[in-house]
Amino acid sequence: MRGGTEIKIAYKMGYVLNFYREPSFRKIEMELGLTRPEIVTLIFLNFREGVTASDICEFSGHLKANISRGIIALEKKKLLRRDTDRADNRRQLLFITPAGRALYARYIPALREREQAMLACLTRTERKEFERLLDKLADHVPHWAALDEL
Amino acid sequence: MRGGTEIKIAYKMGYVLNFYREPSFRKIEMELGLTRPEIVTLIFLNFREGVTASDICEFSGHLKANISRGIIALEKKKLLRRDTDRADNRRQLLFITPAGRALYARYIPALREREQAMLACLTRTERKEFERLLDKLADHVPHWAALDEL
DNA sequence: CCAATAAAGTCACATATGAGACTATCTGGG
DNA sequence: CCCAGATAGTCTCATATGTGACTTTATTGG
Repeated sequence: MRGGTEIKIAYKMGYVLNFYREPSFRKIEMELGLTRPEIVTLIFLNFREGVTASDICEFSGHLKANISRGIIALEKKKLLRRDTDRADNRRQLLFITPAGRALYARYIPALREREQAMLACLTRTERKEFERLLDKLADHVPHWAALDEL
Repeated sequence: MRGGTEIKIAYKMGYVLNFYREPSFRKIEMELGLTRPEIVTLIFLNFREGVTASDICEFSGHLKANISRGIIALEKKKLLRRDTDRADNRRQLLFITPAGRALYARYIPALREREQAMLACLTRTERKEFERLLDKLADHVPHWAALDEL
């Protein structure tokens, strides 16, 4: 029942990704009481600190209103902290707290394992090639999509 | 600002797909007054009629409650019609109406064009290879994901 | 044949999200 | 220097969605 659309490639990407992402994220939402914007904010901050809400919008594709709410909630839970940028008082620089990292560490292994399961059917070479093509697609995104479309 | 996660491939798929899908779908939602389950239901029915709500759940990855609401709404708008399956009275077989096809025809070209734009950076060979790998991934989904996870 | 279980679809409720207005701050051209 | 945008982030309101319970019908095993 998988086939049947005129937008084959985009559809198949969505099909595979939905099965990867939706159950995983719902589980995190339920068990840890986080929303999706909160989850991706922690993922991003775990990697790179001192970034702004806008950066997280661009990274995650979530709307700024939702990221804003997520950040407010995460601060309330003491999972991140924010400082106003001295060079531009509109901006707030975000930093993950130890509690934030600890929570991140609780849900990321399942996501990693599930990604491995998803990719298990590809050979090592195919996986590399798939990633190379994805990189190419990702680099190309700015050429056809405007950031303010999100 | 794109990098930074331990789940590289899934993340990149999400990144590219978000930029493809979200703006397109939101535009359809706003201009044509359809919800996402309604949009994908019409996409599926345009290809294959006489299917059930469950089939559309599997096809689209949407939850059955949402597909159910979508089908009720589409019927109200006379974009599809449903007949109880004589062989199993629990099931309802779905059929798209001419009005449904007409509406589908109004939004699919933009989706197709945007998919082309997304893929434009790949050579013909790369595109074929990308699709082959996606097919492999899609065929493999049942091995690691349960349908009832959605 | 009947009871227990499963499956298709619907519903009610709580919550997350999208749209767009709003505030505060910054920037660049007269 | 200052005013007209632009930009970062927040808020309000309406709507779409997730969850889980519920109804009806089918299937299976005793």
